[in-house]
Order: sequence, then C-alpha cells, then structure tokens
Amino acid sequence: MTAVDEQTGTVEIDSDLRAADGRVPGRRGLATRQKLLSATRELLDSVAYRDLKVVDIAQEAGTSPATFYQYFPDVESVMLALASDLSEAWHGDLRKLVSNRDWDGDPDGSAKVVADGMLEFWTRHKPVLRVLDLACMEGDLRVRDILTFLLAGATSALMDLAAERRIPGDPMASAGVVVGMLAHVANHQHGLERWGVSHDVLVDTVAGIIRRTIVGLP
Amino acid sequence: MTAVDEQTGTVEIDSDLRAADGRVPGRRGLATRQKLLSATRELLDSVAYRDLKVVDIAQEAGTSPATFYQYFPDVESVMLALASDLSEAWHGDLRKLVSNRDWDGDPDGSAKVVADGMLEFWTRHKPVLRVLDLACMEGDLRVRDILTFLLAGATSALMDLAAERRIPGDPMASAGVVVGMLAHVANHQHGLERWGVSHDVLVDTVAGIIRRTIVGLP
DNA sequence: CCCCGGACCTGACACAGCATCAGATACCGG
DNA sequence: CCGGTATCTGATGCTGTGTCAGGTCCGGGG
Repeated sequence: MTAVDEQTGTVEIDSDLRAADGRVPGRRGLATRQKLLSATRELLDSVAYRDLKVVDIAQEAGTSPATFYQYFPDVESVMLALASDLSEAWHGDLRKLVSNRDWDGDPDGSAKVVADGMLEFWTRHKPVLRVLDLACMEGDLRVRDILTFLLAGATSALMDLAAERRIPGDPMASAGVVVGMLAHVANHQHGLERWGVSHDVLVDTVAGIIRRTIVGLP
Repeated sequence: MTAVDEQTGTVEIDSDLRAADGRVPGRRGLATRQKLLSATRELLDSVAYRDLKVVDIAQEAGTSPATFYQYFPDVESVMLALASDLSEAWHGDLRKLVSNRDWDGDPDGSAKVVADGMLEFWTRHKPVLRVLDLACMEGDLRVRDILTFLLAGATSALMDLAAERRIPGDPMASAGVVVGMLAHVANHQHGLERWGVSHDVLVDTVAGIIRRTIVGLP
C-alpha cells in the first residue's frame, strides 16, 4: 500500500502490515508498533546489533516481549521495517540533493553540498544504516533492494550527470563507486578524525573526488 | 609477544595467549584453538554474524561448547583473534602492494594493480572483514586499532605518494578516503554487478579515482 | 449510562543457547 | 608401565526466545 516510484519505476516496497494473527492493526496498535521501531532505533545508538535483544526493545518501548511478537516475527524484521521507512522518507531528498544543483555554474560548490549532505545523512542514520549495510553484505536480498532504492535517486542523478558530461569510463560504475565512497567515509568519519582529518578537510577531499569523477574537472 | 611496527611505530598487538584458567596452552591446545578459529571463519561464509552461536562453532570444530570457553570468553573475542591474525599476515603485503610499484613509469598500470589487489584481498576475506567493519563502526576500539594497523601500511604509502606528488588537498585525507572506497567497493561488488557493472569496469573506475586523487593525472 | 465485542496486551510456559565447574580422559616424560 | 599435568566434557543454572490462552481496554449501540 506504499509508494511506487515515479521515474525509475522499479521498486515497490509492499507493506500490507498485519499483526501476528491476521488482524489489521488500528490506531492504538500502530502506535505501539511505532514505539517498538523507535525503541529499536534508540537502543542501536548504544548497543551492538549482535546484543540487541527482544526483551530490551520491549522494555524500552514500555511493553512486553509478547507484544513485540504481535508486530514483528524477530529483530531482523524490525530492521527491515526501519529500512523501508528510511527509504521511503529519503529516496526523494537524496535525489534532489544531487539534481537540484547548478553543476554548470558552480561545480565546486555543488560537489561540496552533495558531499556534505550525503555525509550528514549517513551520519544521522548511522546506527541503522551500518546494520543494514552488514545485512546487505551478508546476502539479504530484501535489504539490498531497499538500500538500492534508497540510493537509486542519488545514484542515477550522478550517473546522468556523468553521462551528460561525457566523462571517460562507465557512468554507472562511477556513480556507484562515488555513492559507496560517501557511505563508507561517513561511517568511518570518527576514525579518520583520529588520524587528524577534520570534517571540513574530509568534505573537501570527497567533493574533489566527486568533481573529478563525475563532473570532470582537474 | 607479537610484532611492533617498524615505521609508523604505533600499534602493538599483544597476545600473551592464555586459556580460561591461567594456563599457557601447549601444542594440542593451540591446535584446537586454531580449529575454533577456522570453524568460525567458515561458518561466517554461510551464517549471519548475529546468528553465529557458540554451539555451532564448537560443533563445526568437532568439540564441545565448554572447550570453546577454554580458549575464548565469547564469539566477539574470536573475531578479535581473527582480526589480529589477518592484520599480522597482511599488513606488510598491503603496504608492498602500493609501494612496490613504478608510479613514475607506469602510473596507470600501477593504479590498476593496486585497485585489483585491494579488491581481491577484501573479497577473499569479506566474511571476516565485514564483521570487523561493523564492530569498528559500533565503537569497538580494539577492532579499530587492529583494522587501522592492517591498513596503515597501504594508507601511509598512498599518503607519501600523494605528498611527493604535491597533490592539492590533504594527503592523509586522500589516502584514507581511497582506502575506504576500496573496502566499500569490494564489499558491494556483487551489488554493483547486479547493476551491470562488471569486475573489470569496476577496477578501471577505481583505478581512475586512485590515479586522479593520489597520483594527480587527468 | 451501561454493556458488549473486538482490538490489544501480557503472564505463564517450554525450549534454545550461554557460561561455569567439577570430574573424566588423553597425553607426555621418566 | 605410571604419575602428573594438559585437555576435554557432562551436568547444571540462568538468560533470552517464541507461543499460547486468557485478561484488559475502548468505542459504539442500546
């Protein structure tokens, strides 16, 4: 019952949203479901994914484990739901972050805004995204599709840009690698800072790579 | 009782290697410890880190859970040991992969060899590395130090190269970002291939970024 | 206003995996 | 062959999982 995409027209994240029995949840039910999602998100700030227990999520949400199982079959499914929400909420914005730029007039500034925006997005949602990233690497196809959708807007915008500019090399590969780089850098920003790389320097470095790889300037 | 680094002179991975009681393990003990490590590595090929149980590791290693606890306090510690081993074994090779190149004579070929070699390394050890990466993001300082050491050789070699070439921007940041990019790309190679990006195209794209970011050619 | 039916919640339970220890077993030097 | 130490494991208590049956809450009809 959710959005089908406008332009890439591919992904369709279906969520008919049933409780453990066949019930369709009402207002109150949806609220506790939401509380469980938030509780999970918050716990992930402080506890490792491996140690994330149903008991703790339930407690954090102010309810019981049994209730948890009314809405999700397991913790993994909560992550999947969080992923869907994130994807729905940000797919469009990430696309716009790239495409609403004046690449001809101010390529340097544009690259910097994109770098900064992506880093900001990734950092804000790091606790969830790093888990999704692992799940994706571990071969979870549902997660991979959702992450793909999340990034599809930005990626295809970058790809179009690279193609327009007739950059040597494969536009898809360039766009994919750049987006991946942004993700990784955001996740390890803290580590790089320990090596003496400040946030600003990092943004500049990444922006430089975007500029040279996608826009095609020295 | 293990290597202290030669040049960066920072990391020191200490492993006095005791069993659960204070004993220093002998030949037989070290063998079962090794079997537990291998079993873990192999299980990670097929099961998600979150679902990796002590029972299963013990069974795969042909021993009992109680024995497991003779050698490791928990699964996390096994990962730490695997990380140390990997680091010890590859730190030098990764450095050489970058520094044993003729960057002046054949920058293009060199970049390609580095890209290919790093991708190969990361892909080969993906099941372990992706877990370590998560642990690092989740704030595990021991893991971060070990990964830092693993990559320190390659990173500092790239950094020196960038500094020599007087590339605009911060050499440390450039090297760090490039190494990070390689890691991420290797981890998501399968996903990119699904978007129609072949291995060879990927290597070329990444090599291009190395060339432009570190060596400084158009 | 009360009360009823369905939506929602939870206590109780059986079972899986964790972690520990005391005692059994395997190996080595003499 | 034997004693002693290194190594292993069965038994056990405990934590967390997943599933009921039955209790509580709430909104609408009488």
